[in-house]
Amino acid sequence: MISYKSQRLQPRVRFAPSPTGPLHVGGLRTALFNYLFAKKNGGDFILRIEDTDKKREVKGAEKYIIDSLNWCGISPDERPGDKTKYSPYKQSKRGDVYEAFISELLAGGKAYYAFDSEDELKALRGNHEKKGETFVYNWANRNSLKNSLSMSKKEVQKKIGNGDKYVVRFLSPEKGEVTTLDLIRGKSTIDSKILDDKVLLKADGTPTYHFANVVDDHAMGITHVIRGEEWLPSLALHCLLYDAFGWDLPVFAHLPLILNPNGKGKLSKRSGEKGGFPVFPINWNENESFDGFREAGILPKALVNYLATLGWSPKEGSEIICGLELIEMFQIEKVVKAPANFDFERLKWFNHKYLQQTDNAKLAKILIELKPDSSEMDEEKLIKAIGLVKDRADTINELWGLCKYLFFEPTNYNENNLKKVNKEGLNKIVAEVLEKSLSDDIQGGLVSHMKEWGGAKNIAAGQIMMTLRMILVGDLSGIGIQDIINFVGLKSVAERTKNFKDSVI
RNA sequence: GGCCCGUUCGUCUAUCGGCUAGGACGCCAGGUUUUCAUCCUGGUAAGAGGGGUUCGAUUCCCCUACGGGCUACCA
Repeated sequence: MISYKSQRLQPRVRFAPSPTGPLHVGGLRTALFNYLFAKKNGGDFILRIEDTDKKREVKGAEKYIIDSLNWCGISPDERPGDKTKYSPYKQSKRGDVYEAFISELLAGGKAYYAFDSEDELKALRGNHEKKGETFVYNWANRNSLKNSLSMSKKEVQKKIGNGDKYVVRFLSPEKGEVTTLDLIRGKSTIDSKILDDKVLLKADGTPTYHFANVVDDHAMGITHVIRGEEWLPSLALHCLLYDAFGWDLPVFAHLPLILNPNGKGKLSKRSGEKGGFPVFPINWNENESFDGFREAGILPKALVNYLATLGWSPKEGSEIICGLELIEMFQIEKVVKAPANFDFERLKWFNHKYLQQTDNAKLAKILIELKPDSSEMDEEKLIKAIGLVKDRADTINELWGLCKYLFFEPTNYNENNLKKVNKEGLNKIVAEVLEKSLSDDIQGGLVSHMKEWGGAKNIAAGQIMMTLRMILVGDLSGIGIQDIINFVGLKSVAERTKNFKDSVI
């Protein structure tokens, strides 16, 4: 096990997404773990946009990434737009950097030109597949393909001079072992003969991920590469690239993936739709529209807490941790190797806990954003209502449904419960007694008054309360009856009683 | 197909050779709440299978199975 602490450096880590669509929870967690690691060790968290493939770029995706990170409170220390000795932070603006380094590799014989067309390679792959083999462009066949290793110098120069399209490929060694180190997974050794001569520079002159990523990580002084497990198969290539340049390797850590709730496949938008939960942090409105966790009424702290404990766990006994405490406790070596299934129920439990410790005024503000209906209420009253019902809610959205009856008199009544409550025509009697009692100024003592009346008539208090509840709420649920009466006032109680009599009795 | 990674309750996880396998979510039951929910208490439930190594394996090694990832001039 390598000790990053022994290096005694302030780490520089990066989150390097491609702007190919909205950032999903997997990416968000990668960003989070990078952030936590950086802050824990007094380092910097950098956002770099890997937009080398312009065909796949989606409008609005970059902004979405930044907005999402901001919403979660994991803001980068350096980001696109910043001017530092490492900028620019967008790969599409770093063309000259790649050009210089590709020349270096070419000059050193660590890379070569290849002129094979995409169609030719496609055909080769097809043929091999038919024979049940896999085509790999490497030492086994590179000499029989169209490249600067198989052709004379003159030919190559002529082709380039003619403006023939070419790519630059990495010359991966035939023999030798590549030993890689990972903070989470430890040591592993790969036989380099299975590696292929990966394209470093595409025919359009832009770098591929592998090349740009390694060059930038080095150029930006990245000390720790913390990324998703899907990059594990390329790790050997990346190590070889560092080696070809004679650069020191960063420390690697490959995070496990987040899977669907049933464990089948990577978590996707589809699985969220099927299960009725979001998989994106905030809403997306570009080529299509959908809501995120924010719109589902999830607090960013709850999401962060949940995501942090997906694949990592703090010391036993602590479940709810956020902010500085989370940073303090985080240990990248303790990240588990196995992928984790996404569980919205558990997220909701975290959210419930965070809801309880969030200021009611703040909740009201978020609620008004989420449920425009609620903005028509008196804000002071809304805040008070939220305080009364919030221990029953898992999400902010639920808050509104839970306190609606405090603002609107019920217009319909749960039929089944209505019958249940109406023993020997009790509904009518209770409504009438209640109406009469309202003339006195007994708001604060109304419930005990009704109880006393019931006692005298030999009617169980519970029976009366249930009818009362039907009158006030329209159903057999909700906060304490006296609390409702105090909140809505005697006038509204009278109104509710009248409605009840008119529509039910 | 090839290569790589992984496998502890339904789910998230603890355990760094001594385990009556611990916690949390969910679920179930009881209590509190004259309702429902919250809350509290209790319960349910796990080491994929087979070989080694060892006095002893969930823990170390191998094989199989299963799951996942990668296999592009995508990232």
